[in-house]
Amino acid sequence: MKDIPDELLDRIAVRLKAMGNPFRLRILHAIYDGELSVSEILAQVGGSQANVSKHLNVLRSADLVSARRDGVSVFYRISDATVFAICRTVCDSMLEQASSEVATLAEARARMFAAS
Amino acid sequence: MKDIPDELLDRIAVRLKAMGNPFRLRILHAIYDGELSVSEILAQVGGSQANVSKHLNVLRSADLVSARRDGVSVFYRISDATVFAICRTVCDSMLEQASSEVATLAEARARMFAAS
DNA sequence: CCGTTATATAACCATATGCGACTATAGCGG
DNA sequence: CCGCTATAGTCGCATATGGTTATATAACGG
Repeated sequence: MKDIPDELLDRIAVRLKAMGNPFRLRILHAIYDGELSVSEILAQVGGSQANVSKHLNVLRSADLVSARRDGVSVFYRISDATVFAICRTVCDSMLEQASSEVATLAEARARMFAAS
Repeated sequence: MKDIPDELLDRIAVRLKAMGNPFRLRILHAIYDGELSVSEILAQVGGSQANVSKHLNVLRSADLVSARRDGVSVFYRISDATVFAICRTVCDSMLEQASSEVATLAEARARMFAAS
C-alpha cells in the first residue's frame, strides 16, 4: 500500500475538522450564494457576535472562506466551492445507507412473517 | 435562502468531524483496499492498541466503517466508500488553491520587475 | 479629536478530545 | 476451568474546543 505523508493527512484533517461543526456549516451555508458582512451573517445564523467572529476565523484559517474589508464592514465569501460538493456527498451517502437499512429491515420482516 | 434543520447539519458535522483527524484518516486509508483486523491495522498505522481501538470506535459511530467478528479477531472495513472521494476532493481543492496562488505570485513578480 | 458602529481579540469557564497506562471482556486451545 | 491472544473499556491527565462577557481595534461622520 502506498504510504501517505503525515503532512498531507494533517492538511486534509484541518479542512474536514473545520467543516465538522454544525454552526460553521450554517455559516458556510449563509454565504452560499454570495459574500455577506459579519453583521449579515450574524443576523442569519444567530448567536453572539464574538462567537461568529471566532468561527469565521476558524473557517478562514482552513482556507474555506476569505475576507475582504469594505469600509467599516468585513465581507466573507466562500473561497473553496468544493465545500458544498462535500456536504452533498455526505448527505447522499447517509441517505443511501439509510435506504439500504430500510431494505434490509423490510426483507427481514418479510422472511419473519412469511407463510412457512 | 432555504432553511436547513439543525439535525441535518449535526449529522453532516459528525461525519466530517470523524474524518477530521489525521490518525483516523490513516486508519481509513489502511483499510482502503479491503477489511483488516485490528492487529493488522495496528501494524500498519502504529500507536497503541487502545488508541487504535478508540479511533475505530469513533469511525464506527460515524458509520464510516463497520466491524465483523471472526473468531478472536475483529475485522474492520470501509462502510462508506465516499470517504475517499471526499479526501480526493479536498486534496484537489488544496492543489488548485495553491496553484492559483503560484500564478498570482508569478504575475505580481512579472509586473514588479517588468521593464517600465 | 470624539463618538458611533463594525469587527476582532482577550479572559475565562465547561466540556470534549487525544493519549498513555491499566484493566476487563471475548473467543479459542488444552 | 485455565491460560493465551485479540480487542474493548476505564481512568487520569494535558490540551483543544465552543461558548459567554468584556475589552480592544478599525473605519467612518461630525
